[in-house]
Amino acid sequence: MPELPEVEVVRRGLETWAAGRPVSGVEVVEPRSTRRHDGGAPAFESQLSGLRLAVPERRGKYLWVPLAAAGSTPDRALVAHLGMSGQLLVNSPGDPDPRHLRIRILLEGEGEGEGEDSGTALELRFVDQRIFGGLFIDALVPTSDRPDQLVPASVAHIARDPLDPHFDPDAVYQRFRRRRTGLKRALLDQGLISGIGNIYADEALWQARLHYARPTETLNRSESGRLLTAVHAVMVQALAQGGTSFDSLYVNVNGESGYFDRSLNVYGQAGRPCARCAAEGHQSLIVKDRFMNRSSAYCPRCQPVPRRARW
DNA sequence: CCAGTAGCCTGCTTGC
DNA sequence: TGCAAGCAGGCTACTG
Repeated sequence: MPELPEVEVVRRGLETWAAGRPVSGVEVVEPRSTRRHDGGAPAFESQLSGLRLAVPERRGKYLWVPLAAAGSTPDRALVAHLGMSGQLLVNSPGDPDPRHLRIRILLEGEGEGEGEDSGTALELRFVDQRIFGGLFIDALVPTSDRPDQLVPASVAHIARDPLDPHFDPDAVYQRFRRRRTGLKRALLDQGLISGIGNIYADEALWQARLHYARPTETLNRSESGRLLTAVHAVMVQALAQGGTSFDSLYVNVNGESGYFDRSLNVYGQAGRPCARCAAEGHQSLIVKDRFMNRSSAYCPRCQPVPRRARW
């Protein structure tokens, strides 16, 4: 599943391979992949053609590429969300189509060949097995806290993520105190803190020795800080492991290919010993709960269920 | 405004 | 062998 680190890997790949190129053609193979675009697939195809891609940006799991008409600055963006199974791939035109190809975007060369291959046409492909993700075009609007910074209107309600230079841990702590919900619900709430999915939520809670049903209003400043530090650390570690996978003409984002799997301490580890407890000379097995219609893995010894749990 | 949930999707796995 | 249910889960739209 693509979470923030995987999406950042894609953003970097697009910056390398796609930024600066004009769009010379668009083909929507699966209309449902443009359902968030106003006017649907035909409008998406006609509105994207002819615009130039600028440098891609990201907030949480949303990725967008500002779009400019010739001779002007970007006032809108191509927005991508990968959902559960989405990939953005950069190919050469004529490469065989993958099974779940949903959208094909033809990119011209940049003109004078300064970098390697910059004069060659490319094909940007959106591939998505489950169609939870999609592409759409949206207006760029100023953010509420920094009016000089533009984001797509549909992304304005998404909170800053832990890798954002303006991420404010103390503001998140204040919101934890005002909430009446459980810790994992809060971590998965993209309006409170963005970029965290089920895998990294479980991993960060384990690292911070906190249980997922802990009421957020009972956290103290030190626990909140510990948790947010853990979230940041887990993402930086995943990014370091995934960040080397796009050095060829192929931008891969498939989280299921699993470069982070070896580092998981609780997610998918049910029945295995807790590594931290083992290192401290204790025995404890990771357990898996069903919660919010998804799985939650934790160590019952070093992440004990709180007396007053809030599921 | 806040908390919580149904539904969207496909393909692999499990159970009868 | 075939069919159905279960599972994976981010996000929007909706209800209370």
